[in-house]
Amino acid sequence: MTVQQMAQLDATFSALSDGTRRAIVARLADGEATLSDLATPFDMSLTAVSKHLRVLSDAGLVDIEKRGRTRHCRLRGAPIKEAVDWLSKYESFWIDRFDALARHLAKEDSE
Amino acid sequence: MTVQQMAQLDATFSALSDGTRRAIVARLADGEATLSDLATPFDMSLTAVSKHLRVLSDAGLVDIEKRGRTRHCRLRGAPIKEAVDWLSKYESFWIDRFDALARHLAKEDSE
DNA sequence: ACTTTACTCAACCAATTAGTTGACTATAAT
DNA sequence: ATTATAGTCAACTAATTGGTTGAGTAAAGT
Repeated sequence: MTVQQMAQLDATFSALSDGTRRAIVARLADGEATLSDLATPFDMSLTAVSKHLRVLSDAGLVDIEKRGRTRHCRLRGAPIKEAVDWLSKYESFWIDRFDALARHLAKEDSE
Repeated sequence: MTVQQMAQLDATFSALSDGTRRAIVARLADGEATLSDLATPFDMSLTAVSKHLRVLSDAGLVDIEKRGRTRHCRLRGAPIKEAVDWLSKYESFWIDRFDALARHLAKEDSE
């Protein structure tokens, strides 16, 4: 694993360690959105959301395109894939718990 | 998604955002190890490694058992699975086209 | 009994993070 | 031409992070 790959994983996991940013990722999975669109649901300043978006952009998770006075954001999958690939190496530690957890989550969902 | 599940994801991704901690996870995937074992490869104090281990332990990724004067550490899979589950929701963004098509066809076949 | 080993704990430091506000720029609408 | 919208930028704050050192404790080896 190269230094750059390490730095990419650092950035990806770090970007995803914040709930606001994960919510932004979830929102962008439904399609492109502007910064203002993304900021609306959050009880924080536009500047704060802009900073979160910058973290996601720096980590390569989000692509920001300037279009007139709006910034249009798209989700980029490559870094997520790298994170999943890393986690998959330790699959044997969690795969056998699949059924138990699935039942647990299904139960919580129904509550 | 509950507040606790959010906090767990925060903790898991945050714990994994540091290369030293990922290396510890990788080492523990090969089997149980003591704190001193884990600290050996790193160019930092035992205290520093102890702190990293505490972060992993707080996030539930590692189980620490006191045995005499040594601490024995084991990898726990559940939080990793939760992280993978979260990331999997955005699978369509990172899976390569070939795999995505294969999956799509497999799904159609089974229907 | 003494020493070494395997740690923990507290205090400190520098850098980073997540948020704020106020001032600014650029674009679009009226 | 004026005004409203979308966003940036700089400065500030409080909390957290990743590291250090030095002192202390508890268990094991000699």
